[in-house]
Amino acid sequence: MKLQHLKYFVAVFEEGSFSAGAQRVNATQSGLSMHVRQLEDRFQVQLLNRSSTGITPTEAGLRFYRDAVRVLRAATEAEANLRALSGAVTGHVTVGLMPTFTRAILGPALLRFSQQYPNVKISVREAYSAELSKQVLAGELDFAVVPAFDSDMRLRATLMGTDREFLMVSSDSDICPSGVAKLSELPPLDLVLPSRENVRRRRIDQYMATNGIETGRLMELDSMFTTLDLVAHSEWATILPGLLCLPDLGGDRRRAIPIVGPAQAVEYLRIEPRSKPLSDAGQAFFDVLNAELMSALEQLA
Amino acid sequence: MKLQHLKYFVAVFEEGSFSAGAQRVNATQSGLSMHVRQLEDRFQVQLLNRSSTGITPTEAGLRFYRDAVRVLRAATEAEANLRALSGAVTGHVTVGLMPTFTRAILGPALLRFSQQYPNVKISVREAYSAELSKQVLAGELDFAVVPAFDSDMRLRATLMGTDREFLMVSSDSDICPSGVAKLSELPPLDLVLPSRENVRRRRIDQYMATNGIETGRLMELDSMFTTLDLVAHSEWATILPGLLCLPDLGGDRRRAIPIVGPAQAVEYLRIEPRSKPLSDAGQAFFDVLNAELMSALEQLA
DNA sequence: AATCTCGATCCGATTTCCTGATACCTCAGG
DNA sequence: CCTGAGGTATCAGGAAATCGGATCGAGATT
Repeated sequence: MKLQHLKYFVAVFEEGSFSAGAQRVNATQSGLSMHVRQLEDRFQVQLLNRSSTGITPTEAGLRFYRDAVRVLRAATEAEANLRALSGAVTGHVTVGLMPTFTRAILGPALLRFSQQYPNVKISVREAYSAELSKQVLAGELDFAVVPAFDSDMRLRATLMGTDREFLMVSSDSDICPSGVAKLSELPPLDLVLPSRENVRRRRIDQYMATNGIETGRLMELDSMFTTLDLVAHSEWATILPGLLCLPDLGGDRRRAIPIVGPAQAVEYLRIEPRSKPLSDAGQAFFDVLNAELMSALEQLA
Repeated sequence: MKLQHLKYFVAVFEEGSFSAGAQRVNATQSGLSMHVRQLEDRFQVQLLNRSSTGITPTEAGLRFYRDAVRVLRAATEAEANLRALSGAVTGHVTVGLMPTFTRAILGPALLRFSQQYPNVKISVREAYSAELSKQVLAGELDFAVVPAFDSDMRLRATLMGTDREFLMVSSDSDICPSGVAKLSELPPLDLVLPSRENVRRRRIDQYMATNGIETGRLMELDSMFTTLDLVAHSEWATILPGLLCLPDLGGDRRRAIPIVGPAQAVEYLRIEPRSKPLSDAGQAFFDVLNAELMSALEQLA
């Protein structure tokens, strides 16, 4: 059994199809098919049920998935530690982050990173995805973290993790006593949302339309601080990814309520120029950022 | 990075040399050399200091070793679980075990195994290594677990783990208040030991001679039960591998004292015919046995 | 019925991997 | 001083695995 088998299997499992999995790991569908087949043949276990619409895991597949993730996790950790041990990692990394990341992830990540890699200089720019894509293409950024978007051929995108949207209201509000928010059953909300430039905003609009949700007044605000402040002290509500809600989960100013029926996912992607591979220092910073993201997403689950 | 890199690195690390590591994993010295080199090159870290007498790990090497072991552990666990999930694992496995294993390891292993693999029948024979080697060669056993011995070309040997010898005395005894036993500084002991047929006995004799240790009276007993009983109720002492001492560690009948200056290692090997590969069922039982051994050795450390 | 998506399979090109031989080094001993 | 033993690095060539594109069949969709 090789790590590749696990990596490919996990990709197929998580994406729900061989083709999609292949895209994720930059390989071909036939390659993944072979690898999973090898696993199944060698161990005489059916892991996935194939159909013409994609795959569904078997009981055995689900269990093996958990084990596989554990192995891959340990392996990438080992790699990251090895990179960290290399005194040779040096240089200047410039990254772009969507605003979500700067609240709950960036701080701890920078702290850990600067200790492990004292010889790497980090520059961070905060912007929305459209702007970040542009800067990555222009070669101004080593990589950027953005929400899922319409892919550009010149960019290589890697899924970092999947989050979900929360409805955030003032802690005075007595909305949704059940602890979950089914928007279609709520009275029209007054919402503070980012402008239509924003990818998440567009996906939220789409969500509203698809699920027949009516909204009340709308305020467009592209400032996260102001949005949070406004929500804390008024009846205005907003919709935010889980990451942004994390600092408020135990707090007493705002309440974050998971959106259900259906849930709205947010996928975080890393994008970089397809032509230029990530430097060691860049990879190292990404590893730390990603580890921080993983532990944050676990706290949410 | 591939699992092979880790496996090879760990082999070199644990054996203390490329050549010995190569033997352990049934590969060539040049292969291991290349793999470790690739690791070092790719991550720009020196992991091992080479000398003409073997290798010594660097600080980075030591850290990476720990991570690597964790990954490999997770991987073999995943494999074992996968095998367990296969309803197809069936058959009859006949194994031979040195007496040490039947006290602390076999019971729990059999319990877990019979639950996970209800369709596999297990037969166990207990004997000393000479007898077990013979039976393995005769094809009567799928594999056997024995202490390290002079290798036979027709057998394939795999290191399972390394233990150490303990001095075991009655709990009434007030010998070695320090908690460790430096035999050369103790008055001559009355010892119960297995006969000279026994591999461990021969290694103990050798140890005594090498370190100039004088012994008192000697009783040869090839029965583990009687030996333990005798030690509990008299001034006779014995020397046993850690595994055998484990059940007594918290007990009040006998005391087990680690032997130091120098410590005497016991290595547990799996042997099987070189010509016949282990069946799935055999491999599965070995996995369970090995997992049990690992957790036992951890408790000792 | 035509089309689209998805997975399995086949084949040729490529890459990787492994072995076996060889060279070099150091140390111990005659 | 020479030599043999035991250690590692390096190289080249062949075996083996991997990959990617093309093709095919099966369901689902229109």
